[in-house]
Amino acid sequence: MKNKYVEIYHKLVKDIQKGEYAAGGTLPSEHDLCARFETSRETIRKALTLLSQNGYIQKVRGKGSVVLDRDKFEFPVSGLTSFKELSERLGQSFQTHVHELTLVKEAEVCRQLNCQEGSHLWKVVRSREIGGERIILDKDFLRQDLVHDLTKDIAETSLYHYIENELGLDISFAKKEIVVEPVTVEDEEFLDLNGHDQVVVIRSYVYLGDTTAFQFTESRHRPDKFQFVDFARRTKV
Amino acid sequence: MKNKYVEIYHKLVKDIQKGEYAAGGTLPSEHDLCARFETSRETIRKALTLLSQNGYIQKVRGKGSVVLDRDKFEFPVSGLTSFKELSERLGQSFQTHVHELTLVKEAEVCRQLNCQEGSHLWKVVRSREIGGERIILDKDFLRQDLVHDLTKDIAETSLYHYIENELGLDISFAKKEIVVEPVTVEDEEFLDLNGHDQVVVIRSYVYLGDTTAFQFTESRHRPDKFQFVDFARRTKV
DNA sequence: TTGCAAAACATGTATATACAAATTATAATC
DNA sequence: GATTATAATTTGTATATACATGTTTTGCAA
Repeated sequence: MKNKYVEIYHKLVKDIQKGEYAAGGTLPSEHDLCARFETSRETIRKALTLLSQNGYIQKVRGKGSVVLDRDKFEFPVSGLTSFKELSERLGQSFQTHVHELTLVKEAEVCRQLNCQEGSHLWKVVRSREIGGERIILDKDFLRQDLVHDLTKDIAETSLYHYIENELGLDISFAKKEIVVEPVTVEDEEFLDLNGHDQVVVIRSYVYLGDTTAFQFTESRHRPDKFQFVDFARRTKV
Repeated sequence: MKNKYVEIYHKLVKDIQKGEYAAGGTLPSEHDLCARFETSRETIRKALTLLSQNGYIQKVRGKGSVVLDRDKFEFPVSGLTSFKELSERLGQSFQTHVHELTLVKEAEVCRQLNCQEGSHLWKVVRSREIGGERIILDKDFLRQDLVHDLTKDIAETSLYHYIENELGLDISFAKKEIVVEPVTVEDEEFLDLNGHDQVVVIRSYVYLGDTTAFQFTESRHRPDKFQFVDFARRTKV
């Protein structure tokens, strides 16, 4: 919260969520916002661009910044939201079981993360219990040269919080793949499959701000409890 | 192709795809690009912002614009790409079967699209055949007041091309949901399910640039042929 | 040669101006 | 009153400048 335009963005997000600006209506004009926040138009425009990218508004030339109806959007799994953030937003009771927390040498994963073939990786296997059912199985591989120490306690609470806030690593972007695959013996052991013979698999390669790949995650979901919601802008060809 | 920064963006995308700039290396500095394209730094920065948003580069302060490795990204289903664009990019033989093309009045869909309760909607049901197998079932609802005429020929080739290029409608953004559901009798009729009893369902609400909702699409995929690839930047909270 | 400080370089933020283009409000005319 | 022309409003693009902040290179000194 130090950049002016990010601050303005957050303030406007809060106002929209409070219902200060009704969906379908418009925000104050850029000129008005300049006066209100005592700043230049370009700074306001940067804040509005952020709002637009995250699906809060649609800018219409000559009219203004139309507020979009985010109610139907439900929760966005998109954008690298962690399990903890997610379940907190859903307001459901949740629990994490740590099944494995070891240092391994997996050549294939190393190759994918562009790190030394023989270097150590943290392997973390966790199941996620929501409403009394274990419905998500997370397998994480993290570069040990970047995350030196890892405890069961950290794995149980929030890995992302530890990495970002304690270690100060700058998680920046990820490429993500969603497919459906048959269940494995591991799925059967750690999940309450409830008769399902397939799971939704989300594989993510997570990168830091300096473009070093540092984490590979495989998140396996029971199909009936899986939902992915996305807001996408069409990039003109 | 009229805006300077969009033109520069496309030129740089082409150069990256040609391998002009190797993954892991950097683009020329903003200062250099200014000279090269004979423009101001802000204009260059707008082009670079587009590259960053679409996963081509990562800007690192003090270093430069690092080119990302998009090879592993495979095809992005994200960002509202149509079936035709998709299969063309995959280079596979494909075929579209039109099963229904009618004008209907569906109150529920009307409500979702914020249009008059009794207004007419185009209902289009199509199956998609790739490599000899019918693996996708698309059900589209379009507002007839915006898309007056629709023919079987258009539905067979490309709806998006017709809407954008022929009608000149400005498709701007969509909210999209991915879930897994049991197969319906319709799925069994129009798809080669190959024993599968569940399908991946993508529901999309598509909006125009002036924020009018005009299309609802339900795309039902056979699980083993489904893949969703995404590039996501972490929005700092 | 090594180590450190300074300079040069690269991107990030904030501000200002000018004009273009689309929409809306106003005024004038029939 | 309805239509049309004009003006005001609002967002989009392009350019320019100043300074901040992080990285790399250079050069001086021990």
